[in-house]
Amino acid sequence: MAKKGPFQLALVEDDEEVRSLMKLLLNSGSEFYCSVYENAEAFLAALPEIDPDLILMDIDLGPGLNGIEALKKIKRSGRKLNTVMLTVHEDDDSVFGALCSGATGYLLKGTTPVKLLDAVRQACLGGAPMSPGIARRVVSTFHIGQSNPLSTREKEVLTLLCDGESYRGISKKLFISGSTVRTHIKHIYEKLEVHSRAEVVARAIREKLV
Amino acid sequence: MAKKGPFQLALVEDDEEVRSLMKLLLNSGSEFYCSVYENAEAFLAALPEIDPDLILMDIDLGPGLNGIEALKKIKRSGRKLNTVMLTVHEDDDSVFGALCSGATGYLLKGTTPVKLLDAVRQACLGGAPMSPGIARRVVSTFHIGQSNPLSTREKEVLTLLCDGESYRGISKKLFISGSTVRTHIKHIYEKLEVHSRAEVVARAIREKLV
DNA sequence: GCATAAATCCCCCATTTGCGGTATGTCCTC
DNA sequence: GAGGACATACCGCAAATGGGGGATTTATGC
Repeated sequence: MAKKGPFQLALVEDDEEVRSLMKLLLNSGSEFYCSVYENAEAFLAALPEIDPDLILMDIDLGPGLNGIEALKKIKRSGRKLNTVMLTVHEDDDSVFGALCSGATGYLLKGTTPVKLLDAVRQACLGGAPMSPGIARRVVSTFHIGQSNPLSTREKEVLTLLCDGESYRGISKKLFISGSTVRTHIKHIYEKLEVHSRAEVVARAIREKLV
Repeated sequence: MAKKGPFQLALVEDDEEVRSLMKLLLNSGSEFYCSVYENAEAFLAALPEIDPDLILMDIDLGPGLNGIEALKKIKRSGRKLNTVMLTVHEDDDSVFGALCSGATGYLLKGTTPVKLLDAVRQACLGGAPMSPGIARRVVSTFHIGQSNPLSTREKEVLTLLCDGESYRGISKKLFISGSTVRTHIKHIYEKLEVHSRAEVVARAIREKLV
C-alpha cells in the first residue's frame, strides 16, 4: 500500500492543449510520471501493457466511447484501477454516473494547479479527492429525510416489512396479533400513499425511513 | 454565499488539551474566530444566541449526549448548520451515522494543522472535507455490485417489480403474458435466493441491481 | 374534560403472490 | 448435434396481501 513515487499516471483527454498542459504540470517534479492518451480506445488498447497507479479521465472524449463508458469497460475487465474524473461536467448524471461506475474521485477542470497536484497525490495514496461542491453533493445523499410521519410502532413494523417478514412473522416478533399488524400496515400505506409491499419497501429504503 | 471571513467557528470537544490547542490553532490568524464548548449540552444551550458558519464536533463527549446525538438534535431543530466531525473514530457506524445525521464533513484527529486549516476553510466555503480514507469509503458506497446474474429481460421485470407493479401490470407493460412474468420472477427469486417481493425489492435497491 | 393520536384487536372478501409442475422455440457453445 | 441459457406460455393450489368496515384502551394536548 505504501508504495513510493514516482507514481505512474495515465491521462485520457482529447483536447490537445489541456493534454499537454496537464502533462507538463504533472511531470514537472519527480513525484509523478504521466503518460497521455487522446481517446478511450487508445487508452484501453494500451492498458494491458501498463499498470498505472492512477487514471485521470475526461468525460467528453470525442467521437467514440466517453469517459464513463470507458470506466465501465475497465471495471468489467476486473482490474482494480484508481480512476479520477477530470471534467467540466457537474450535473448529477455525470457525477453519480461516474461514481457508480467506479470512479474514486471527481475533479472539476478549473481546479488550481496546486490543488490538482495535491488531489492527485491524495488519490494515489488511497484518498478520494473531489472538488468542494461535488463532495458536498455526495455527502448530502446520506442526509436522511427529516419529516417521517410514521409513529414509533409503525417504524418497527416497516423495518420488519423491509426484511421480508410476513404478517405472521411480524406479529410473532412484536408480540402482537396479526390483525394489529394489518392495521399498522394499513396506516403506513395511507401515510406514505402507497398500495403495496414493493412500493413501501422501495420508498423506505430509498428515503432511508428505516 | 461568498461571505468573507472571519468565519465564526464553534468547537465542541471535551478534552481540555485538544480544546485549547485547537482554539489556538484556529484563532492564530484573522481568518477564523473560534469559540469552544466542552460538551454537547453547553453548546446546545448557547446555540440560540450564536450563528456559527461551522461547527466542529467531537464524537465522544463525556457523560451526556455524544456528538452524533447532538447532531440529530440540531437537525431536528430545523436550523441548517454546517457541521464537521472531528474524531478518532473511523468505524462505519460512526462515519455513516454522522453523515446520515447531517454532518457535512468528517476529519480524523491526527490531521496535520495545515490540512486541518484547509479543511475548515473548505467546509466554510461549501465543501465537504473528509480525511482520505474516509472519503474513499464514502465514494465506494456508490460502486455498484459488478456481477449481476440476471438476464436482460429479468432486469426489466425486476425494475417494474421495484416500481410496485403487479404481475398483470408487468405483463401489460412488457407485452407478454402473466405466466411469463411469473416464470421470470421465479427465476429471479432463485438467482437472488429470495422468497418474496419485499426481499427482492430490498436487495435490488440496496445492491443497485436496478 | 374532550378531541386526537397511537396501539391494540376483529370481521369479510377479492386479488395477488409463491411454489409445484410442464412445455415450446431460439440462439449459442462445445 | 447435444446441452445450456433464455424467453415464452400454461395449469393448479394454498397462503399472503390489500381494501372495506368497526371496536377498545391509553396517552397527550388544548
